[in-house]
Parts: sequence; structure tokens; C-alpha cells
Amino acid sequence: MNAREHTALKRLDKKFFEQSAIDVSIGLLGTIMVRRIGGKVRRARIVETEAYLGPKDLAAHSSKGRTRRTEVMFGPAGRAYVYFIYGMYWMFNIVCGVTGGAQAVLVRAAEPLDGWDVDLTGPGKLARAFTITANDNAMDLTDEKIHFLADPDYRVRMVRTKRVGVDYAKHWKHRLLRFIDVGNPVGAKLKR
DNA sequence: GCGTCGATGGCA
DNA sequence: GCCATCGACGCG
Repeated sequence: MNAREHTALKRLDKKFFEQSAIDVSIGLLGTIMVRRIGGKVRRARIVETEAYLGPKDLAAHSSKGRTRRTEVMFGPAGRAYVYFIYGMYWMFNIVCGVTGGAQAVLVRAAEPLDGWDVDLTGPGKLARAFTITANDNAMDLTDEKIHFLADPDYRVRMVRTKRVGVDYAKHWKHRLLRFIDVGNPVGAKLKR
């Protein structure tokens, strides 16, 4: 990201997010998340994601059915699903797949860019650093405020593991639906 | 460096 | 009563 900085990187579009949660989880690794807020631009490279596969997936919120909270998961792909947990943390998810499929990807960790000095290892920390809250729920993630750039020259070295904190999800807890870019210095340090 | 545990609030 | 978390604390 230096000499080629001025050549426009392609923004991930709705079609990208219409892929399955697994494909979106994998495809997001190595991409650059861009956040514009308060006249500032913050960017970070995504190094960890988790896929949630819809109502049949007992770890997915949509398995509880359609409620006021989960409503956005049942909507079109490419929108944010933001929810509050543990009394103090916001989780930033991206709705993906076909409309009604209620799949989502949780963005768990990223490597800050442009000299931004911050710890983005963990979904709570990431949302906090990017100032993502309930205000951003259902937001279109192909828009200016938050979007993602493909970086075709960046190489990902991916490892799959089990998702975090889903011990209650019966057989679904064993599925390898967590994806880490261990080729990235930040991703390499994540606990597996 | 690693395990344990409390804070804290929306949701079913 | 959970819960897709974090950070402080106690080890030795």
C-alpha cells in the first residue's frame, strides 16, 4: 500500500456480499475496511472473520427466528448487523447471502493502517475503535461511511478454526467457521 | 505468560 | 438466565 496507493482499489459491491457467509468470510481477509466519521478516515486490513450460516446454525442469532434485533439479518446482503453484548460491547457483522437466508459474517480483528496506533484484535475492540454502534445497524456497507476495498496484490495465508464462544451451539460448535490470516503479523498473534 | 472472574445490559 | 467480550488481577 504505498506506490500503488493512488491507483483506485476496487470497492466490494453488493454482489460480493451476496455470496455465502463462508465465501464472504474468506473473501474479506486481506481487504481494507474504510471508515469515514467526524471528517476522519480510518483504515485497517481485515485479518479475522467468522461465518454464521443462518437459522439452522445454532450459533447464529437468526436461529432464534425473526425478532426486532435479528430483523436486519433476514434482509438483503451488504448491510450491517450491529448488536450489543455483555453490557458494554458492540459487534459488527455483515449480512450476506440471499435475502431471507439470514447469514452474516462477524468481523473480529484487523491490522490498523496509515500509522493508526490502535489494538483491533477482538470484535469489541474493533467496533469501539471504528466507532460502530446501534446507529450503524442496517447501514449499507457499500456506502461512503463504511466500505471495503479489495487489494489484489496482498497475499492471504488462511487458517480455519472453530468459532469463539459458541459452546452452546450443539454440533455447530465444532464447525471450522472462523478464518484467520496468519500471514499477517496481527493475525499471526491471534489465539487459536 | 496464562487462567480466572467480575462488569454490565439487551434479549428471549 | 443467558451471552459471537474485555481487562484486571493473582500467581510465583
